[in-house]
Amino acid sequence: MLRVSKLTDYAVVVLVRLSAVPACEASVQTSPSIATATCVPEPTVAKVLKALSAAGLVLSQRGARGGYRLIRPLETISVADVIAAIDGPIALTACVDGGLGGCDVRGVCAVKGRWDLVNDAIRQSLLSITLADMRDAALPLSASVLTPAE
Amino acid sequence: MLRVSKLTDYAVVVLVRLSAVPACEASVQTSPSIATATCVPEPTVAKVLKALSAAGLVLSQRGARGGYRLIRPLETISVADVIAAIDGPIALTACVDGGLGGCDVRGVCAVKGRWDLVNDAIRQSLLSITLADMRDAALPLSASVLTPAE
DNA sequence: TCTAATCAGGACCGATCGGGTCCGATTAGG
DNA sequence: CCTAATCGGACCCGATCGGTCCTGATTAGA
Repeated sequence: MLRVSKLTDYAVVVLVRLSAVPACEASVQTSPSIATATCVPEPTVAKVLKALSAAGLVLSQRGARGGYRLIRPLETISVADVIAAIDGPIALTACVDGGLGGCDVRGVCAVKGRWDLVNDAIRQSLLSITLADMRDAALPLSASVLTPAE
Repeated sequence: MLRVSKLTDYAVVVLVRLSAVPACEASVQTSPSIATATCVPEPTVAKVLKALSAAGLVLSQRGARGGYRLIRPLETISVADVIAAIDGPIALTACVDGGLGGCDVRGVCAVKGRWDLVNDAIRQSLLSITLADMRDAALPLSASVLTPAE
């Protein structure tokens, strides 16, 4: 189904949320606060933030009064960055890059490594879309659902 | 990891193989013959061909002396077609299309449905690449690996 | 008519992964 | 110095998926 993990979806939500602080409150937020703000389960938020921190997309401050802080503005974070941070390098099949395990049927694999064509195309697509794009595209929609009739 | 299933990979190999018959022998091939030609396990080949047949990419002939036959030329089969045939509709997240299950946090999901942006971009990429492209790109490589030094 | 070969569909197991929980390490404040 | 709050890493369980096998339906040839 060519799907990204739900974690990646959450990561986008979390990052957008991180960028949406009033900017007065030090732009540092804890996992629980983000969880309550996004309605994403707290452990999941923690896991996502951990990965994002490891990938260098957010800064973490340990200890009491610690939390997470966004490093780069949303405009400079591509979807590819988020996917790479959560799901690892973007590779459609196990046949690419170093993952040569089991692909020892070299002569017969007629399309050996030629998923690269597809990989590159998709990579380009993902690089060209930033989180700011996703946020802006979602804004009119969220505005409509934030003030529902019910 | 944004990956397509291995079955899809096999499907590409199988389809390329189906198109690579000498054209004299009726272009109909059985599952076992394709399996031996591609070194893909026979049951897996059968499964792939079944799915491709259901998707209308190949024609099946039942009974003795039956087999599979390619309908359209490789040039008219996009990677998106194959992925859709094996893995189902192309949708990066469960949040798109009808899959609204569990996504009832409407107001908070700041990027609700905005993966569509990414989905469309990737769909376009996949539609623009045909199996012929993948075959042609693989040819020089397979030529080099078919005559290895070892 | 009968047999053999082949496709179609479903059932079944093992592996991998998404998702969640727990405990230890670290640090600001009293 | 001690406590509390928070991040970091390890562990676990359920679900999904890749891969295999088996049985029944269909058809060409003897």
